[in-house]
Amino acid sequence: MENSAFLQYTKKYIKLTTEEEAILLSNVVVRTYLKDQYIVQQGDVCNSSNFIISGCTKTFYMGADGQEHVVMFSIEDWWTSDLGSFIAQKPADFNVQCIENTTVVQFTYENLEKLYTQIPKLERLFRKIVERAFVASQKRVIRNFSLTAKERYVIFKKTYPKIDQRVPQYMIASYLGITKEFLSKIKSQLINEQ
Amino acid sequence: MENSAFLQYTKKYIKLTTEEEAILLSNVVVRTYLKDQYIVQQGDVCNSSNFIISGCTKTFYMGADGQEHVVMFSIEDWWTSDLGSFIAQKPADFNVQCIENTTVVQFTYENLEKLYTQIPKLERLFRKIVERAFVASQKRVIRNFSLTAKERYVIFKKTYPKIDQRVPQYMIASYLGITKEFLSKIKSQLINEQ
DNA sequence: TTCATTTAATAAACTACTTCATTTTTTACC
DNA sequence: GGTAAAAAATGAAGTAGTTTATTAAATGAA
Repeated sequence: MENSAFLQYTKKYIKLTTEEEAILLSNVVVRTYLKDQYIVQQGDVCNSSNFIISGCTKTFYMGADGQEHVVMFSIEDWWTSDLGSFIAQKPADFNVQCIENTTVVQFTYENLEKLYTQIPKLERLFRKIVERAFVASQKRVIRNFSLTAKERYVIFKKTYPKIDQRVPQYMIASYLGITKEFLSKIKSQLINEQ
Repeated sequence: MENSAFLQYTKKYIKLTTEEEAILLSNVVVRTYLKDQYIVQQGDVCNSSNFIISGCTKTFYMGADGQEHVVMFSIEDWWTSDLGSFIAQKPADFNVQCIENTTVVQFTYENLEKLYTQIPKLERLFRKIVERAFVASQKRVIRNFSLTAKERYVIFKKTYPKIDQRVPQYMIASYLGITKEFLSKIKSQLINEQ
């Protein structure tokens, strides 16, 4: 069952009764997107919070300059959404696009709000999830300031070896905040150093 | 009462009964720190989450290079802590230092955990607070990538005029991720442009 | 297998930002 | 109010990362 990975994940944060699990599952949809399809589109109100069962997405936005800026990648056991758009129900700043065929457990805004009242424990679950996401985001701000692009790339490779292998290099460059040409240069430097 | 600003703030997110308000207040301490004092020290476990009643703090960390990197400033009606340290009860990555005399409503880790069980609604309050903080942090990552230092400074000034006036320039430079010399240059450019 | 398209590599010229060194201005305190 | 110390301004030389242009390699569809 695709759901089992998701229930397994929730157990790391909260304990649910069998009944609660049933309510939870009856309010989500398991959905599969094809490679290149969009889960969220910049400008639309983001109506879903998505737990990834399998696959890989990139969250990015189109700058005024027409350049794509990758905010994050998401793989199995992670979440993806435009949270700012989702919680305020305002137009999304970001796109979420699948870069592989991707299966998600999907919460709509309405269902999640309903679930919060039916199973208050879920407030705790999502509080904890967002706390961790915030901490990770703050650490990224720091890394971007205090490290060179080369150092950031080395850390990225160590931290997310799976993503490094699965994602085209020009997207990783965008995620690191550098040009693809410069990442290419960094890679050749790293090879020559050994 | 110093508490009233805090209760006022909570009302934006959740409704508490008089009794719940009393429980909440009996589990916090109002505390005043002097200018330059530390609320959190890098390496120590951060034991408090702090709502600022008055004053101003900077959150920063000391890089391996001995350089101070400012992560954020916090003023009235904001929170300050090292959340990563607080939630995991692990040594803090950051320092939180007062740059003015600062009065806070302070939650200890133990009291907050207790409060979550006594008043489950607080899970919702803190979920929402952290959601917003995460969204802000993510937007900052984006700005740092897609904008020049000059653009970032102009936005900073517009968004946080109070902070711009109250905080020394070299700290703002650090927050923006640039040197104080370069910020000085940017300021003179902005003046000449008018 | 071939051809078209996307991705990656390389290199030269350029720019945003840093570093270092000096001077000026502001702040604070006896 | 005078003086030391901290903060800000200025300028010259250097570097990390960009831009633009070209070539090479990988991918995918017919």
